[in-house]
Amino acid sequence: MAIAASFAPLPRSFYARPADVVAKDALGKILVFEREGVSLAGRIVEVEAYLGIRDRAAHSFGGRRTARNEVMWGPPGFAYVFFIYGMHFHLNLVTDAEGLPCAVLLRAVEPILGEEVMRVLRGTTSKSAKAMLLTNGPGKLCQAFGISRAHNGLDLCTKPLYLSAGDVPRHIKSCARIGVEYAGSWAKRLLRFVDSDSRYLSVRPGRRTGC
DNA sequence: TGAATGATTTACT
DNA sequence: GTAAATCATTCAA
Repeated sequence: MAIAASFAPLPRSFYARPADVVAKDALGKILVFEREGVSLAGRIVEVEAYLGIRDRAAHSFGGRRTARNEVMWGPPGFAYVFFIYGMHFHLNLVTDAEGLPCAVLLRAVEPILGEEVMRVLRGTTSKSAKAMLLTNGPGKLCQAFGISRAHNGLDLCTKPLYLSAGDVPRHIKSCARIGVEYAGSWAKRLLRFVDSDSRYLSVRPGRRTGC
């Protein structure tokens, strides 16, 4: 198994590109979170891109700048964490240039390090005891890593939370984003990217996603 | 000051 | 396959 010391944060230049480019490039990268001496890591296998003020599905649509999405307007390479549905957190990577509120939503990872810790943080029930179910969803991923609103605005180019280089997936598929049917034509844009070889995806290939 | 809603997950019929 | 849980944020008044 890989050791934590071999992980190193990606440079800010990785994030300083359009969200759809960063999203596709983020597949196969390693999400690392070092908390209280324990390292958690997972390989990114599913992401979605949100393209700023033109994107009806994005929080920053129409140029709305609020206390919640303030981080999206800042420089790239920072974490945008928000709370939704009264019970879930979502983790995003702020991308592109400062002033352009674009982001990449992390939807699923494959556990690499600290699976036991993730299991505890998730409070596994008998039905979610399988490793596969630990991090295959945006809300689950945050719970498994112990990420909450306290981590909103963290610099992803330094510890404790960052992305590290990883292998490139052999097969990348793009399809429609999840849960944004209200966004009109934007809901049909292929801004969701998955490693189609992974079994850790949040939504299985089917009619709803067009995969 | 109050009401509506959402980048979801889970359990149950 | 359908519905409930649950609350910060946002918008209207």
